[in-house]
Amino acid sequence: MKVLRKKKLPERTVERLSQYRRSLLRCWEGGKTHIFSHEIANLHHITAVQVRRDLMLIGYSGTLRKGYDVKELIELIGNILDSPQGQKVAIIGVGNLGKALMQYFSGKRTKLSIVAGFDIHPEKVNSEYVDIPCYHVDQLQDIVRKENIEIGIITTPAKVSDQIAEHLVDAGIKGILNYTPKSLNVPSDVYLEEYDMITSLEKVAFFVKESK
Amino acid sequence: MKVLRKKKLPERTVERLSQYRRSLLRCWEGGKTHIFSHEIANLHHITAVQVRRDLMLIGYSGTLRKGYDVKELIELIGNILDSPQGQKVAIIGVGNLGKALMQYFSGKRTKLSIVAGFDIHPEKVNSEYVDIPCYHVDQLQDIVRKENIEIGIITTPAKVSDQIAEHLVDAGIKGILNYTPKSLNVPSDVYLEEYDMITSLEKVAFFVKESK
DNA sequence: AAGTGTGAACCTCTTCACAGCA
DNA sequence: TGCTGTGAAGAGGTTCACACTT
Repeated sequence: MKVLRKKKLPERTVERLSQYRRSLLRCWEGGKTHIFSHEIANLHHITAVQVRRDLMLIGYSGTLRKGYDVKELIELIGNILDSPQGQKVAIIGVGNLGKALMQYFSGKRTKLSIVAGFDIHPEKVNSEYVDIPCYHVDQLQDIVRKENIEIGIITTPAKVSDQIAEHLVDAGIKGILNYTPKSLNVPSDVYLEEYDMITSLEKVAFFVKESK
Repeated sequence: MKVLRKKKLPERTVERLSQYRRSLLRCWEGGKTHIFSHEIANLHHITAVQVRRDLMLIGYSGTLRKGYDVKELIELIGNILDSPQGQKVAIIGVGNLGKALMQYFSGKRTKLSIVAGFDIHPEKVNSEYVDIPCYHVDQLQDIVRKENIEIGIITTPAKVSDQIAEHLVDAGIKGILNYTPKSLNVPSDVYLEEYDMITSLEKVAFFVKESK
């Protein structure tokens, strides 16, 4: 059970590890100590080979008899995904989507914590939501720098996303998760992940239409 | 400018077409009538080749001199993505995330309309949000059938997502967009798209950590 | 018999390289 | 010259097929 990070992990494997961990935690809480690759596969509707391949990439071996040790695996995935000293996250835009994210996260991970929200609406500024303080966007750079926030989630209206991203980058942000439908332009040393809900829905609609 | 659908479009191309359309609409509103592949590319931070490849797949040709005709292209993408008679969508779970989706969509597409929300909380049932009525989940199957709703978006807590999906499938839903972190099991004739916000954030965190 | 681990084939998507055109 | 259209190569990710273990 060593972490042998010779080569960087495929993006997809990282995504699945995050998901494996959560279902493994549920299993562990349910009293399960060992699990087979096909059981993990069933929980995620993928193939057992895929699971084994992912575990191979992180250098974990199961026992033939009982499969994989749930606890060990949870810990190993933690060693890989988590930053030991923790990482701080800010959400810019405390509307419905921003709140949804705050809620999903409240009290979950310890290594990854949402420490601040930012908005411009007076009734939100200086309030709290699920114990996360909300500041005015004017304070964005200050607080990102002071608190050493590494990751910014943008859930503002699209019009201002460019501006926000610029401020984040200037303040030294390391990664951005953009939920705005407008694609952002950031320096290549800032990791950027974008997701567009409208596109997802249009995609489902298209394939539904096609299958008829 | 014919739609020659000989082979099915790649998933990624469909996603990008949805995005191209929206930026093209913005261009059109800004008075732009023609556009080059590299201009579209810049708007989405992809390569011009990628754009041309996508347009090639939908059988659209630009003119050498002026590039692509914005209006024609918007219409062609509409012919491909939209169902002429429209498609109805329901959102199950009118919490923060459900509301965010309702808001994003309100008054946008005409061919794709969110016609109902469902929840169990008494204060939400029989209310409205951005003009979309909210019903009790007990009425889910009835309304999906009566209104001929094709697509369901699940934004409930994970515990009940399986149950909801089952109801949707029984009521004849054609596509599901699942925002619950737990992967769903649906018959293969129901198109399923899943997105997990926590995974996205953990992925950003991982690659931020790795890049250090 | 029923698991794991993995080379090789395969599939999907992106990029290269270049021909062709105004 | 600066664009479009596209065959071919490349990169990334998944699945097949099978050797190995208990």
